[in-house]
This record gives sequence, structure tokens and C-alpha cells, in this order.
Amino acid sequence: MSRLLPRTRREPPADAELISHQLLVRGGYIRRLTAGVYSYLPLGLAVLQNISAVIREELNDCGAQEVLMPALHPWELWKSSGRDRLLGEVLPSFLLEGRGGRYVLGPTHEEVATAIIAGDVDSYKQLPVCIYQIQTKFRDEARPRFGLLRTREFIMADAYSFDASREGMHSSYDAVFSAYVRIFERIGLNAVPVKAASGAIGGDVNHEFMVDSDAGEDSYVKCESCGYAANVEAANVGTVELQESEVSVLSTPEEGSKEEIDSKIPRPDVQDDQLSAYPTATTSRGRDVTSNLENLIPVREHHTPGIMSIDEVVRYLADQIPEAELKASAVLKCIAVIDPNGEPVVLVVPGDREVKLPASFRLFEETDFDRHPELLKGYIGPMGLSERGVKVMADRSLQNRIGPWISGANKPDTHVSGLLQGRDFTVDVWGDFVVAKAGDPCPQCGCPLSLSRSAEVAHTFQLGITYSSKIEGATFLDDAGTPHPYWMGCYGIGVSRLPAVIVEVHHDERGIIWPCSVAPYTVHLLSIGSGKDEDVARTASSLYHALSQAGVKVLYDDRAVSPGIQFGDADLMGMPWQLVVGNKGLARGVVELRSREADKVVEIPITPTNPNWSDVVESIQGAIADR
RNA sequence: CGGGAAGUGGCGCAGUUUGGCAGCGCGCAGCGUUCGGGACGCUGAGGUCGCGGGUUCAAAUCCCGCCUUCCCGACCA
Repeated sequence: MSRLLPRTRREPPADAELISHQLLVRGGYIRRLTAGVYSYLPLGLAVLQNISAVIREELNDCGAQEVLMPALHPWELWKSSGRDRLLGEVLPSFLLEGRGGRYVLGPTHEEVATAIIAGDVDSYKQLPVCIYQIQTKFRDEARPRFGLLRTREFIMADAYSFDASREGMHSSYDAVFSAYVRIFERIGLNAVPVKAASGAIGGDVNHEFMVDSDAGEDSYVKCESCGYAANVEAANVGTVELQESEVSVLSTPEEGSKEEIDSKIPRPDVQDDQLSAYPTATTSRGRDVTSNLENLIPVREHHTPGIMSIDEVVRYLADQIPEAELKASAVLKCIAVIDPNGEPVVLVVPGDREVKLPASFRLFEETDFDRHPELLKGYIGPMGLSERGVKVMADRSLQNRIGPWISGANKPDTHVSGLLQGRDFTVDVWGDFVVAKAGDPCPQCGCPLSLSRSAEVAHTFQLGITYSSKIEGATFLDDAGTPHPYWMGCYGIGVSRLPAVIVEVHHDERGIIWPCSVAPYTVHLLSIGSGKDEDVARTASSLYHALSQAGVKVLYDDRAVSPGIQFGDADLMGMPWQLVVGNKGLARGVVELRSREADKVVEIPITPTNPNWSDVVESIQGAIADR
């Protein structure tokens, strides 16, 4: 260890916020070169190699073959798949001076993998085939952060499966999926597979593997009752049962008390089991009550200059209409988006909820607002949009809520209150457009969902023929001689992110506690007071050689520094076992083997004068294996 | 991309308000004393004060421009 490259550091670097980042830097595992770019020093590299070894074993076991694809791709490849646009600014591309040409530093390898297989697999007899690599990837992240968790350069283990049929794709998917489950088990992570959004990769079915951690950037919902689990970006929400308190009422005093109007709000299409929440409302009275309500509640305009956000509207109108109890949930959040056909659509959700953009929809940009002057940024309302060729799509949770609502007025600097669904606006399409939150009902069983903060460690996709149908020659002939595109799957593990995620989960106030499977060394050998005591130095040194020869990975702290430094470094660096050789122990004829995690000491007998090394090594190995 | 903060020996920071010898702690080198949970004494090495311009007798410090880094936000209209 006196020759080990980095020194440990007492203080974390100023830019490290996360405990994993601090400990990995202090322990000498990684060093930052620039924002989002890290070097792996000997200890960090050892961890990556141990993780990679587990990945290789499991993927090889399920029949995948390792390859190494280029990190440098021709720009044309990304243009032909259309993903130059899809990945946008994240795609690092550059012009090579001299002989020239535009290149991409590969952020992922679906195109390359498909091209490789397309060139060599022409028959159903050659399928299925699965290739994988462990490679450095590049993404021009807008904002790298959290140490190893979000970087511009990172290592990924990515696999690609090719099958002759949808069923084949499913079984390949299942095989890699269960390999992933085993990989995370082996490296000491409890990774939960959850349904996820496919993002820029594409395909239908996909799962993310999530590790619960406050350091993570993702959140997923989970149903304890039926096991439903999904990233909040992809989670559906079951029918929301309205609570009395959620019913938004906006009235003026002369038109009736809150209670009076409350009791007259109809809920068409209310399910029987929901009626209990509204003892005063019945579907049979619905029509009559609606007409009453229409008389009771007028549409009123409010001058709201510069008031654009829901919160601002609520605060502003609360002053204007003091008699009404105003909450964000009484406002319709109306978001202008472009649907996959390029047509404008307004998405409507309750004002206290976040919008979940459906797949392939995108938000309005400035130029879209220019092109559609009927939609005024900050003042959009659902009224009269269908007539003007703008479809209104609303979240299902609004289906049973007539109003009255507040929204933008589709006029500059104006909002309106008293809007009733059916009277003042209609909805063209109902769907799931809200981001799930804790307590929402499960879409499968209705039980309340819980929300967990998490770090994504892997993502698996059933791609179908998304890529193979676009890339020239990505087909095989079936037994009748007919060409078909491959059925593909792709799978990625964020390898270089894993040390950070593991440390987030496995540490204490003194430092890292590596699981044995990924620890750079199994045993951290400390010689306490070796500068003073010849016996200690000699015994420790002999023990180091004996253990190493027996195949135990030993990190030997042979430095003549004070014990506190040695113990402190050992705790910080986090090897699973500390083997302490000191004069106190030797005087009693023992060396001490302490487990980092349990902080328990096992005394290993040793005869200082004439040790039987094979016995000592054996008892150490035995103690380690017991755990 | 918007907002905020910061760049001073390897690391962590003070000094900038009010211009006047470039400092502290850790680490590093040498010598000595220590030695079972981050010991101590003495001696020493190491800095274009992010970069470029300007003001001034004089700039880490004031002014202008640029670069880099960190934090918050970035679909919620």
C-alpha cells in the first residue's frame, strides 16, 4: 500500500455533494478530470473490473457473445436512423479536420449492432443471436452532476438480441432480464424492475432496474398489494376517487352558499362505489341539477396581466375573489403540445398535477406558438378549441368533474372562472396524462401507490422491428424464403454508475463497506506499530505473502504511520475484512480479523516465533467463508 | 438554456468591503521524539492569485470582456 497510487484524503473535494462521490474521491478510487469526466485509479478500476466480471459471467451464461463495437461512428449512421434529431443536443458530434468527415461519439449502439448483424445473419437458421459489449459511451449531458451518477463519459454494458419472431424476442428478453436480476443480486444491489418510458430508444415493452436511493434522479411508484411498479414518467393512475374536499367550487355569495352549490354539482357516469363519497349527489338527478348549476354559476373574466403560472393565478384570483376558496386543483392546467402527426393539441390536467406527455408528443416551442396564434402562452383554456382545429385531450380524473373551473381565457392577460364541462368546453379524448404521485390508486388494483426515489442502474427494451425495419439489409429469410426484419431487444447496464450506487447503499459514517463480490481486495492487512516492532513487521509481511499465495486478494498497509491513520484509511476504503497485526495481539498469540460491516473481531491464533502459515491461512479463509 | 455562487501552492479555505511584503490548516521533504483509532517539535520546498485588456506610482483586491466549475431551475405557459 505504500506504493498504491493515490493517497486518501481527509477532506472531500468541494464539488462533491453525494456521500458516494465524497467517499470514492477520498478513498482514492476516482479523480475528476473535468465536469462529468472521471479517471478510475487502481482501486476504482478494480471495482469496475469485478462488476464487469459478474456481468460477463451472467451474460455468457445466457448465451450472449461479447464483442467490442467502435466508439466512433459516422454521422451518416445516425442520420439514417433519424436519431440524430431524436437525441438532439445530447448526441456528441464533431467535424474531423484534415481528411474530414463528421463523426459521432457513440451514446448507444443500436444502429451499429444492427448493422453488424445485418451483414452476417441472413437466415432464420442463424437466429437467435445476442451480442454484448462493455464500452465507453458519450452523452453531452446538459448538466453532469452527482459524481459518477451523471457523467458525459461513462461505461455501459449493452446487449442486443435478434430473433426470428415476436415469441423469440420475448424469450430472449426474459433470458437477459433474469441475467440482470442475478447480476444485481450478486453485486449487492436490490434492483427493482419497473415499467418505464422508452425515451429515445423506442419499442413497446421496457423495464428500468431501480435501486432505492435518495441520491437518485428518478422516482417510481409501487403497489404493495399487487406488485405493480412503474417509473413516474410511465406510471398510469387508477380511477381517482374524488374526495369532498377536492371538489372545486367557485361561487359568489348572492348565488348560494358553498354547501348549496356543492350539493347540486352533478357527477355523470359516477360509478356506484364512488357514490358513497357524495351522499348528496345521484346520477338520476344529474340533468336537472346541471341546468340549475348552469344558472347558478356564471362565467366571469378576470384581468390577469403577467399572471402565467397556476400558482400565480391562484394567488392573484384569491385576492380578486376573496369569497371563494381557491386551490390549484380548481384550475385547469392547459398545455399546448404537438401530436405525432404534427397537429396541435391541448392537454388538460388538474392544476395541482404534473403533465405526463404521451409518447411521441412534444411540447410547443416558440415557433409553434407563432404558428398557432389562437393558443396564447400562459392564457390557454379548453373553450372553443375543437372548433378551431385544436384537439382537447384531458386526464381521466377530470371526466367526472364538471366544474366550476378556472382556466386561461384564450385572450391576452385574461383568465376565466366558473367554467363548466359540457356547457363551456368539451373534451375530445380522455387519457392518462398526469404524473403519478404517492397515494394515487394503483391502475391494476386500486390500492394506494407508494413513491420511491431511485437511481436507474439498467434499462431493458423489447424493440420489435423498430430498427431492423429502418436499416438496410436488417432482414433474414424464413423457411419459405421470405425476408423479415429481425425482432430485436436491447439491454443496458450503467456499469460506471454502479460503484456510486453501491456506495450509496453500502457505507457508514466512517466510509465505504464493499460487498465481497466487488471489493478491490478481500482483506486489508494492517501492521500496527511496524516501525517500532520488528516482529509485527515480519509477521505482517509473511502473512501477506502466505495469503496472496493462497489466492486471497490482500491489500497490505505496510506504511510506518500512526495506527489511527491506518485504521481510518481501512475504514474509509472499505474492504470487507481487516486483518490486524499488532504487538498487543502477537503478545497473546493472535492476529485479529475484523469484518468491516459487522465490526466483529475474530481472533486467529498464531505462534509468533514459528508460525504454521498454512494453518493460519486456512483459519482466516475459513472465517471469511463463514460469512 | 435561465438564475445564483465561486475560481488564491496538491486538497480545503482566509485575504477582495477600504488597492500597499501572498497567508492559514491539511498534505509533501529532512531531522528528532512518538506508535492499538487520524500524535508532536524544529527546519524546508511549493503560488503566472482562472485568462485577456484597462485604471493606478502600485491590483488577488477597482472597471470591462472572456473561460471554467459548482448549486437551483429548465416542459407545468
